[in-house]
Amino acid sequence: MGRDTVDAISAAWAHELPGVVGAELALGKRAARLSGMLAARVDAELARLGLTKAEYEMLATLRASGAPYRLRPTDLAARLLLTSGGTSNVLRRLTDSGLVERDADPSDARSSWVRLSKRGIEVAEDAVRAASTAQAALLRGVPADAVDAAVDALRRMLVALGDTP
Amino acid sequence: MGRDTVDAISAAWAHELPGVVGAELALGKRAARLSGMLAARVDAELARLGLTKAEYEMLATLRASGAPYRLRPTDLAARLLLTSGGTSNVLRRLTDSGLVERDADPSDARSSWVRLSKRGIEVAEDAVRAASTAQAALLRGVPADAVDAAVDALRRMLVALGDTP
DNA sequence: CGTATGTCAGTAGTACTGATATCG
DNA sequence: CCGATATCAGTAATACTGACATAC
Repeated sequence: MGRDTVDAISAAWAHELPGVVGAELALGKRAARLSGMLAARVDAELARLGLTKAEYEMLATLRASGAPYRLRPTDLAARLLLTSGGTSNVLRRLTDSGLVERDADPSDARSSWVRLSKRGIEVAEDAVRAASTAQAALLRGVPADAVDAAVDALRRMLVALGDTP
Repeated sequence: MGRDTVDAISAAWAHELPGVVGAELALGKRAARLSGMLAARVDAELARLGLTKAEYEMLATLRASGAPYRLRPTDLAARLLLTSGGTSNVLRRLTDSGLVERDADPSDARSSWVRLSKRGIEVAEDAVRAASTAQAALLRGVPADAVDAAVDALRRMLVALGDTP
């Protein structure tokens, strides 16, 4: 069985503080490393497209919501796990750059709809395609059954942790 | 059968842009969510101990290196995947707060040893114990074989991606 | 002289809290 | 009046780049 960087870290802790560090460290560190590797590929594409990560996540969420590609700030905050303040910040940047537009909500004057502009739809789709392609390229050398096993094992973990829609 | 949040997101993309988004999204998002959940537990403990995440990682790396708990800034940068500039920033804070001390390196006057102070050792151990306990508590409701499956599947992924010590 | 090591200043992006205004 | 919605200002932490000093 092959060893990875986390095995070396775990072994060091087992020697230094026996019994203190267990599977939770291996799980957290491996998840973070894998997530980091995939995110790095995405970041490189986003830099090329002139988008930040937070802007990309918001554009992708709007695009994935389906036509007419609009949600309220509250919905976006809930899906992206952001505070209302953080959501406002990102939306201001996206509005300034013309990728989203704001429509008044006749039924609730406190709120407003955030909608992808025509260019926003194009940019969102370009970015999602580029991000998926870049991530898939990283996984090209990994056996398909290894990817499937990881996808399934992680789903089982998350369901057990209560991460349900 | 959309079982976790990521299944719902994947299903939305399969409907909106069929064929574009595949396993790489599920893998990246699940890894990020799991990592985020575990990191949130750690962050709560670190706030209690007055440490930032970056400070914690540096203290833990020094403690895991074994007695006499000292490394050079270059070593720390390599293990923590930081630039030399970022490493300097964190080390300045830790030096100011008395958790690490600097010793001249007689064999190379450009460099210096970064060493845990007596209190640094105590704080590092307290933090590692608290972090492990908090993460283990999160996993208490997850069947042990599910954790093992995730740990092993992630190791296999990372080895295939070249993450070897 | 060229490379390696490290620090420092400046910057960008992330994302928070708290104050505020408004509306249901 | 209370709670929900959202914006804005201010703040903290992360972590980069580039300029610089020094030493091998």
